[in-house]
Amino acid sequence: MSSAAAGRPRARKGEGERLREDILRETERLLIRTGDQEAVSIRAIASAVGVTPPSIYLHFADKAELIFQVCALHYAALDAAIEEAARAGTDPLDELRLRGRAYVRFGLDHPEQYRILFMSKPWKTPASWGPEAMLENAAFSHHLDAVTRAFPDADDPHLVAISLWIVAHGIVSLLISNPEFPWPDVDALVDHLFMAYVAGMIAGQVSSR
Amino acid sequence: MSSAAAGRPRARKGEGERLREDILRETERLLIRTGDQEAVSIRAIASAVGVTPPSIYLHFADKAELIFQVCALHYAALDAAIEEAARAGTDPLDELRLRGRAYVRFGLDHPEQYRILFMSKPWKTPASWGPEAMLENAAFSHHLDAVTRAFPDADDPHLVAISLWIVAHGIVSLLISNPEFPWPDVDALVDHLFMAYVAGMIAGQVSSR
DNA sequence: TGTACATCAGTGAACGCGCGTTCACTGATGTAC
DNA sequence: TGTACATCAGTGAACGCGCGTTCACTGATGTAC
Repeated sequence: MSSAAAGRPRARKGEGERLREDILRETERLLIRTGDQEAVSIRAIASAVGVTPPSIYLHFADKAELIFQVCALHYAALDAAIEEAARAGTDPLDELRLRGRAYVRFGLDHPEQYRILFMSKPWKTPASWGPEAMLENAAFSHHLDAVTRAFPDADDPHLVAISLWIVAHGIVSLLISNPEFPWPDVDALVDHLFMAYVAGMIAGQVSSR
Repeated sequence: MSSAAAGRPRARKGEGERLREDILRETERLLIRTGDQEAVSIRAIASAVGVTPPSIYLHFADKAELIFQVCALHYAALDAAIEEAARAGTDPLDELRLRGRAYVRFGLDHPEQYRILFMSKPWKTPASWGPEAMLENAAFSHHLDAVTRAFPDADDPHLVAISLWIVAHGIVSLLISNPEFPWPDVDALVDHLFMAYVAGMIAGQVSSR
């Protein structure tokens, strides 16, 4: 319908893999522009790359695999963004707060990818994205490390890590689904929830198990 | 494909509205059974009711209106479930905790309806479900009342209400999208997050604005 | 240096499908006279 | 008590669409001798 179309030169003999990268890149662009996984069709991707639909199957078994390859790349980017933000922290607790902010900002900046990674229906998620994958995931284990640093005496760091994840996810999920609602400032919301939770933990009135 | 099909007797003259109710009921059943809004087609609904597809349009302008009518009924049910659960509370704080539990349980028990109400893409939601509707909604104002009773001295009850909503929504949203993850016990999770937040608020180390 | 051949990167056309929705209609039900 | 007629609750058939995927193929590129 619109931008790029026919005309992509055929790759030379050893360079078939370049098409794969082009497909991934254009799929991501379409995902961002339409904001809707369902609206990104194989035909639209092929046309954006400048190639015919069957060519997609030279590199990906089916559509689901393609979409998840795209989002897997974003998983690494989420981890990187959080690590980057964490470096500005003045102490372990402050670092944890900044991690929360970075997570939320990343989700709000990439809503469709966030949806696919964390809000999809379970049966639409490839098996390789099951619970083990998540637990062994770099972002999650970095988070768990940060929690352990911030709460060295916690009875159950795992519960604390999950709780903080829930808070951050709750903000992202609710905000991207209801953007018109009169939310408070996002960073202030993260800080408020984080500080209240942490103060509660420190006040020691709450067991972490 | 399966159960009920042709054979529904034609309604008598003044009783056309009965078909409307049948359509709503069968749509809900299909939604529950398939767990997927996309998988519930006009044709499947018509066949479940025992009627031809065009009959649907005698009562609903289009598919989106039908789906949302179904979920609107569930909004009232959510409110009722929470009010019911709240009655067992021994004091305002305990009541608030039980409300949180009821909200979470309701979401986990009706995942597809929860998705449609709170996790849909904004542009797929009818305009009538905008922010005003939510703020004036019975469930939300009951929640705000309960927060005000529990924290009579809060600087900003609205922020507290939203924060607690975020926590409960975070739990529901994450759990229905990742049911295989090794979550702790759900009620314990609600209690832990709730108690930590409340202890933090009471410890007074956190401003609620 | 030339040529036969295998390989690789794609193409073109079609498959079968299920979808939401529209349109002109039918036949039973009730009502007015 | 009988009959013409309006109304109401649906039906049957088709519309146009876009989708994921498959299959047999083509033609350029490089390689072996």
